Parts: sequence; C-alpha cells; structure tokens
Amino acid sequence: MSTAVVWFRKCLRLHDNPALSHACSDPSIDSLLPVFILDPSATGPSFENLGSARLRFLIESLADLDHRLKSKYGGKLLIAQARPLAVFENLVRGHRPGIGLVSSDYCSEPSGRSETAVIQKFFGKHSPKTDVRFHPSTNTLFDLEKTIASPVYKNPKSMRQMESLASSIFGLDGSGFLQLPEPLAEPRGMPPHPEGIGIDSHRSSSFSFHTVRALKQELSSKGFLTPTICTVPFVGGETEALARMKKKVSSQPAFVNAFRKPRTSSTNSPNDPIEPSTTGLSPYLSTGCLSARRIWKEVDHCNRQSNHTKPPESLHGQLLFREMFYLLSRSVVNWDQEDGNPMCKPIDWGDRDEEKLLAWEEGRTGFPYIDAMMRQLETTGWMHHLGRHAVSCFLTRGQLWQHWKHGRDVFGRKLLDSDWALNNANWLWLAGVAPFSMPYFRLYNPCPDGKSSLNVETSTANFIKFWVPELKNFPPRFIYEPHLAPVYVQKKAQCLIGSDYPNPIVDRKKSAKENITKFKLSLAA
DNA sequence: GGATCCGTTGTAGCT
DNA sequence: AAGCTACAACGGATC
Repeated sequence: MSTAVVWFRKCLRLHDNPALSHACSDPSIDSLLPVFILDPSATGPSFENLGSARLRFLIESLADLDHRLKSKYGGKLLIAQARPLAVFENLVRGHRPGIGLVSSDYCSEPSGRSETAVIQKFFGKHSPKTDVRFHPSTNTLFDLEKTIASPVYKNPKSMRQMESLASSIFGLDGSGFLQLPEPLAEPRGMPPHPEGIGIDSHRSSSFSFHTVRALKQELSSKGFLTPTICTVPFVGGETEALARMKKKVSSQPAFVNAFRKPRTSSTNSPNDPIEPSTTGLSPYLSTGCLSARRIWKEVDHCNRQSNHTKPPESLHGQLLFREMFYLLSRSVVNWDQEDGNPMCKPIDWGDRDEEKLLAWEEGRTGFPYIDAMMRQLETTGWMHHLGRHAVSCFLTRGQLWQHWKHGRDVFGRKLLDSDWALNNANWLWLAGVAPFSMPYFRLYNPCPDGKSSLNVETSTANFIKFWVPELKNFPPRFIYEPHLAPVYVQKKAQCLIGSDYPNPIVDRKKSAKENITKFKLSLAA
C-alpha cells in the first residue's frame, strides 16, 4: 500500500503535467491524493498580495482542475491553507500506511526554490523512504536548471542570442524548426483517492483540508471574491485555456502565421473593448492552466503549413522572449532588485511620491489613455501589451519619475498573467535600466495623436470612452488631451476638465525633457 | 582596438 | 499618405 501525493503548484492542469503523469504511471502507487496549497504567507492573510481579479481567476482554475479530476478519474482536489511544511508534516504523521511518493513541479522563483528545499529536507529527515520528485516544469520550453548549467549557456540579451541558444540546446530538424520535446498527454487513468484522507481527517491547529467549493464559499463570505463581471474575457481553468487556444491559435493558421505584435495603440480587437487582439493566453500560462510546450506545438503546426512571421515578432518569438526572461530571472542574482542586480542600472529615482503613485494606480492622472489602461487593469486584471509599455514608461523614465519597483508591485498584484520572472523583466526593460532595454531617450507618448505613427483609431477612442466614461461625449480629436479642448467643447461634452475629470498631473513635454536629462546624469554619476 | 552596427514595437515634423 | 529625417545619443556585440 503506497500513496502518492501530487502537489499541484505551477501546473493546474491534466495535460503536459509531469508530476501527475509520473504518479499515475508509477506501479507501486495504489492511491493518489491531489493537493493544492494556498500559503497565507505568500498570498497575505487577507490576500492583499493578489488583486481580486487574480484571486478569482485562481479559484476558477482550481474549481476547473477539481472538476476535471472528478469527471475523468473520479478524483478530488483538496485545498490546504497553510505553509507547505505544515501540510506535509501532518500528512506524514497522520497517514499510517506511508506516503510512497510526493510528485510536484519545479518552481524557478526564489520563494518557490526555498519552499522546494524545505520539503526535500523534511522528507530526507523524517520520511527518507518517500520518493520526493520535483519534475522540471513544462511551463517553460527549457529545463531552466539544466540549461543554465550547460557549458554552452551564456545569458542571452537579445532575440538573436536567444535563438542561437535554443538551437544549440534543442537542435533543428530538416525544415529548420526547433526540436522541442513533445508535450505529455493527459494520463489515461489515475489511482483512487486514498482512504482516510478526506475533508475532516486532518483537522489540526495548523490547517485543515477544504474542497474548492468550501474555499470559494469562505472567500466569498469574507468579501474577497468579487463576482465575475462582463468586462473580463478570461475565466480561469484548463478547460477554458484549451478552448481559447483552439479558438485563437489552432483553428487560425492565417492569424498565427501573420502574427506580429501590434504596433499601433489600438488596444483590443476592433470595436471590442473587452477581447484582446492578441491570443490572450498569458493568464493561462502564468496560472499553469496551459503548458508552454503545448502552445509551441500548436504554433509549430500552423507555421509548417505556409509562410509565417519569424522571431522576434512571431508567436514563437513571444514564447522565446518569455523563455529568455525566465532564464535570466534564474541566473541573474537579485533579479527583482536594483541593488546588487548586474542587469539593473542604478538610477536616482528620488523619493516615492505617494500622490503621483496613487493617481497612476487609480487611473486619475488626467491622461485618458493612461487612465483607461489603469482602470481596465484594476477591473479586469488585463492590459494590452502596448498599454503596459505606455503606462510603465509614463510612471518611470517618461513622466512621473518614480522607481520601477512601485509599478512592478502594482502589476504583480493586479495582472492575471502576473509572473515574478516576467514582471520584473518587463519593468527592467521599460524603465530603461536593463542591458536589453531600448535606449532611455526613446519615450512613449502618453497622448499618441493622429500625426504620430500611432494613429487615432475609432477603436482606441471607443476604448478610452469605455473605461473613462467621464469623456464619453468628447470629440475624438481631444480624447487624448481633453484639457486642450475649448471650454465650450467641454461644456457640450458635459465634462469640465479640472472638476469632472482631472487636469494632467504633469506637463508631459516638460517632464519628458527633464527626465531624459536626469537619466543621463544618473548614468554618468 | 576603434569604428560600426544593432536593439521585438519612439516621436515630431516635413513632404 | 507613406516615407524620410532629425532628435538625442546608450552599450554590447561584432568586425
């Protein structure tokens, strides 16, 4: 009699889940306990580290995982709200027949790696016969640890270097495609839930197991779970992830093969302020509802059918960028800091300006494009990639001259696709402090107008009016800088700038100029 | 080893 | 209207 504990960490799915597949195919295992641990020291006791949209998405993902385990294998997911160590201490102590296997997935973040080490150490000391496995994650294309340890590895700082690293690791087939490992299928069967481990069997002072349903009810009653709203196109879970991938990728070879990151400020699908114009798969990747290798293969399949765009701008390019950032986040020390981070130039960002930061976060800077983006982020957990560029440039080297870590923290809490490695990478990039950044003097205009390369499009004006309804009657020509509209126009639009909608908190041209100078001085210091 | 090129996605103003 | 140029000018890789 041997029980496997499958600890779902970063892979909330049945497909391409090495930890689950391993436990299902191990012949010495006759019962399997699927567990997810919600660690209050990571989420915050009142989930303050997770925005409400993120929390909702996570709970939906867990509910879907539970449902899939149930409908396919008759299994059930148990949730523990505790430190992982407390959970395993209780399991080892309480489960007499013995835990034969703990099967989980790799986590590259510092917190995840120390968590892994704690659990390994615990079993080594208190249950050395237990087979403890942390399988290389299939949330990334590379096995990060192996790649970084490889003699050919050098920190990639551009897409070209990244491509050459990828081909040296994976090799190319006859048609020049990278030869990535095949994603795993869902397990055909799963051992039954162990007897004696249920909802009530592990009540102790430190934690108890819950069903997802009970967790959901608890969170709702405490007011942590806001109901799903119509402005959110993303519902968490593997079921939704696979459906979206089919809808946006597998069944759209023409879209996939022509894919380029949009270069204009058009923020979403034409005339739809909700649905992104990109694939919208990132929340599913970051939550682990979808495997990176699985998407790669779907794109690969499309690319083999006809001519297609290439990295950096293709979908494969997007995945390679993601991979590059994961590799750097694992190999560069102090990745999430300025001090001691060899990939972060120290810039004198001055003091934290609470008023500016709050105006930015709450979407009341007086710059409608910026405010629309920040309000969309708060409500839905999503923002278009160019919007992310615009608001982060605005907060840091562009206009407000605030440290990138403040913006990083806001994105970290609110974005559905929030991810430690990628979030830090993107802020290092956009703040202009990393070696892979654009030159610091290339700023994004927070008010892209018709004369610039970012053309005003009806969809953009509609997008702003949707999220900043104060401006819904404003003529499009003043939509980016409503304070420049004559008072009679403001009156006609029933929105007086300065009272119904704020005046701009900075002079954008003056601040841009000053900030470029400050940045230069900081570099020279 | 100095010059040159390049970096996933800049902006403004002109023709 | 798309394309050119000036702006301001980093830093790593490459030749």
